[in-house]
Amino acid sequence: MSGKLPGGRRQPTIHEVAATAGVSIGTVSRVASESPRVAPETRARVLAAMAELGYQPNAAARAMRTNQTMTIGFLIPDMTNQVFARVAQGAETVLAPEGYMLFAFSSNRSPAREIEFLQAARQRQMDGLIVTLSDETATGTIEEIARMGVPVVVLDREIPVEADVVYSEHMQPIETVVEQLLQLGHRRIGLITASHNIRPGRDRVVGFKRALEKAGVPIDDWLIRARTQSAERGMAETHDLLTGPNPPTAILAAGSDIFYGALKAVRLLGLSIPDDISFVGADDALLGELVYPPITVIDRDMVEVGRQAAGLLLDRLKGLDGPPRRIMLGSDVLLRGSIAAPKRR
Amino acid sequence: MSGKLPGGRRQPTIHEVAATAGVSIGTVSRVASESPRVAPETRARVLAAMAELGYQPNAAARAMRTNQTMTIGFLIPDMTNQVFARVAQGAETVLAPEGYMLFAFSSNRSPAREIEFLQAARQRQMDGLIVTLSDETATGTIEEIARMGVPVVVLDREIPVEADVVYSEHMQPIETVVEQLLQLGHRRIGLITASHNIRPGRDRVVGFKRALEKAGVPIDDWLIRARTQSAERGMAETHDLLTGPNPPTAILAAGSDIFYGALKAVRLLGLSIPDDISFVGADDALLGELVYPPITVIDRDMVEVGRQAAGLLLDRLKGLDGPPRRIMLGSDVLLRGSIAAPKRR
DNA sequence: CTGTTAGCGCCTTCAC
DNA sequence: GTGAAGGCGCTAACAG
Repeated sequence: MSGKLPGGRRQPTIHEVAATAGVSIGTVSRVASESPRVAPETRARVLAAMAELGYQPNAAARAMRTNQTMTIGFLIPDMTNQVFARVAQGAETVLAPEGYMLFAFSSNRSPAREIEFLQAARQRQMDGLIVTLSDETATGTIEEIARMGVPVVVLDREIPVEADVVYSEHMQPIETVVEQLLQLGHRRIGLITASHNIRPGRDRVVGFKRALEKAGVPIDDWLIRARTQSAERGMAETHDLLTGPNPPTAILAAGSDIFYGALKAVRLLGLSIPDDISFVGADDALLGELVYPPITVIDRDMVEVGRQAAGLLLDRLKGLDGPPRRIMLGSDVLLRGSIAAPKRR
Repeated sequence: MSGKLPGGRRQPTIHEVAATAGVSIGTVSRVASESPRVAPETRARVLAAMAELGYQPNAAARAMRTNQTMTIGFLIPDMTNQVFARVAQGAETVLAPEGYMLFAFSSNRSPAREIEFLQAARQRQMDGLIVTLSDETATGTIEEIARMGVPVVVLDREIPVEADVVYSEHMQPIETVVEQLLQLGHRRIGLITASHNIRPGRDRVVGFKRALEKAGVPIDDWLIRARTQSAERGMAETHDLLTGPNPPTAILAAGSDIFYGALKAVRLLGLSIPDDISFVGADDALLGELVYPPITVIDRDMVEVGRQAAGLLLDRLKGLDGPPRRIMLGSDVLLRGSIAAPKRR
């Protein structure tokens, strides 16, 4: 480090405010903390001094005394995914009125970065966390969560920690969709979704298989692609499915990134929906209705997920004790013109 | 507050580590700060104690001494807008290797929330900020930035503060597009974009008018809608334009949210692109190629914006002095099949 | 109602 | 190479 002291321009402290207001630091502190035991006239003088100096209490010093930072951390796998951004938005609407600041951190689906975030959150004494892990099998992440010592709300993951969780329903909507497709005469349906290492991926595969079993349609594992969530992956898997020896007549792209990639692959192959291929997307209702024909989509209210998660967190922040709570939120199937009977049998 | 002390489970302190390692806190501190003057054997004992206790240094206490938090704040108008999310991603790739944590905060385009964020950042002694304001004319926000005392990088805004800025080119691409449309025979072109209160909105209008003037085409202010950025707004303005008495034959939806909304309005009106209406979008190249016909889009590399912004910030963090620097990044026009000659003249 | 004071956990001289 | 001690800015308990 250079000789320059870090931190830039020194900020005014409580002492300077006290000096310019002609009171003691204790009084300034009382005004800053909105304690009632201050004479109106004194309070006014202090407030004036604060405004004049542009005083903001030093959060580090305050945190050291109070063990509170009024800061909530939100761990997201991928900031550019609107699904998570909407959760943040929903959580914010609940947390802000209570005076908490919500800060989002994107791990880019790296468990190592997730651990770094959790440690950073612990160092920074954040009051609570909402986390979406990118891999349930990464033990390091789970250990860190266990160490946190502050309330943590987990989103849509099954991990062995004592934490409140908000789940989304994934099996049922997939089942509904697959039943629809079977009814239309489809027998080979491709499923592209997230990895088995996270609940959404697992559950979708379960729902998928269940629908096929119920209908007595044999399961071809080649048609099931549960891998990393990304547009690239979605595109690659879709391309592979559609150019394979015995391609599916319908594609389920379950995941917003996967949806984009899969749709792109279909476009690149010059296939027409639903004549050449039936297509179902997920988690981006808007895209689904902007393209032609509009695309059937499995949709869920992520803003509500955020609200619920924040609600669970707030309860704990207010001292609620007791065993972990679980909330399950539903998903909708928005039926649109992208599915039809397969061309030939 | 209840009697329960906040902060949850107490975290191990440097004292406990010192005790279990059988050394003094000074030695533990030296190990934690990776100071070289520690005997290898002692260091090993301390490291073991840290691991055993799951010790993480208290950032508040550390910040109090060092005036550094290794935290960068990123103020975004709207987290659900991929444009900003990509910037965060780009900035992160530059900041993380230097040990900084990047935390994003979404203001939901509220200047009041922006002020709250800036104050929170100052209280929390963040080391630097990247900010995208939602309104250049909000003086409160600008005053807060001036008070920060740490480096701030401003994105694509013209505000009277001593700060480095990363600009995107907005005039030139709009001009290019308008020239194209004029050449095809369009004379009435609708422009929907952000408010005049932010640079992108202003510059796009300027570029738009310039192209028309150069061609000697009269300017009809009714056709220019520089308002709030949102899908709803984009939809409403587009609907209004297309159902008006003398509708445009081409629509420029300059802004990603506006793009979605405008396209939706076109769909709802049952108009076909480019037969009934020529259409140009912005900032979402992917959507542009997923719909049919593919849509001409003004695109820019927001990840690069983030990288550049982080670079400017890092320089300052490392002590670079001197006048504000400006970086201008270009935009591309991706010509696709959504524009054609107007039906009738 | 207001001033004084003791730490919160850590880093950093300064002795040893 | 290691221990002891002061103080960063603030809150809270205690006098007055």
